[in-house]
Amino acid sequence: MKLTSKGRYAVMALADLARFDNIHPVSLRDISLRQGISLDYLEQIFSKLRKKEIVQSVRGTQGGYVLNKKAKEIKLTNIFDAVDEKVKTVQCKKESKKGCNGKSAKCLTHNLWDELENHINNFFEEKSLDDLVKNNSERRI
Amino acid sequence: MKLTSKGRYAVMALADLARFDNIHPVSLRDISLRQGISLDYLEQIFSKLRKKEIVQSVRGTQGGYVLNKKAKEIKLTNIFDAVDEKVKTVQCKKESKKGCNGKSAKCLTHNLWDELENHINNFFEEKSLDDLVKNNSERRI
DNA sequence: TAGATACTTGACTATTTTAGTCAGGTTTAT
DNA sequence: ATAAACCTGACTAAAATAGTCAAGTATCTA
Ligand code: FES
Ligand code: FES
Repeated sequence: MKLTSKGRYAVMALADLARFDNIHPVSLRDISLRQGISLDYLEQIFSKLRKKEIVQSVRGTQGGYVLNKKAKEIKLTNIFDAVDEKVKTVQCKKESKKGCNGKSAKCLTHNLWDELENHINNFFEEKSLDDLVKNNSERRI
Repeated sequence: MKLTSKGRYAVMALADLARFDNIHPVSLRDISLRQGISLDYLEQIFSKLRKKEIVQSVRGTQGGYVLNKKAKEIKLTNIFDAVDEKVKTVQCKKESKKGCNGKSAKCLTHNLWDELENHINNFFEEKSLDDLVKNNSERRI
């Protein structure tokens, strides 16, 4: 089980952006250079973040993106949700009564995976962008 | 981030097997039929489980596999380790001093992903095959 | 108002990973 | 002898990921 680059990049980029919050908009070009992430890929990611109102865009020269909420209010859950990075531990459709591989009942391990999914999601619920910025306040990268 | 079928199947299959522990060896064919998992795929998986001494094989007619340890002593960690299902949240090499994308230092989010990885692995450390069997003791599938 | 910067959008593609399949074995109970 | 079941390695189709590419539009500054 691994975290995808899309999810990782979204959080990395927002952590970078958050450091300039209330100072000036941050261009994707700068994030791209500082974090070593493809500009085109960042554009895809920020398009989604904007649609979910996590960031706001400022067009034109000296433009860029700014946070649309306080860093404290942006949880990892919100970020992952925006970029469609979801935690998926089960094979079956959750709503359906059917189990893995079309079996008529949920499999022996279904509850376990449900627990796992909750366990992971709890982590994402607890962490905010603010935690990340604070945790790195001494750094300059 | 999602759990792969290989990891899910390994645990499903062992949960199935564990229910007959100390009664008789369980053939992969039976597991295949009961759990709806490809026989050939199960063979790959059990080959790894055997190499890591989680199961023992009994060849010939009426053969199959039996647990090589007590169900209580088989943690999810051991199972996942055996089938190479690893939790990977970072992009960088862990040992290296370098960060994501070849940057010279660890990125802003590196610590976060490390925490996440530990958080998930803790879950796997805590759960044993025995927990799973008990949790389903009333079922007959 | 020309030019540069930077956001916007949608389609396309290469690479990697996953989830198997397939074709041959070998061992052992009956 | 035969059938059940393990054993092994190579191969492959499909899906997901991680991008690239092309053609815009908006806004600031000189
Ligand atoms: S994971 Fe839901 S039935 Fe197997
Ligand atoms: S994840 Fe380790 S440096 Fe970015």
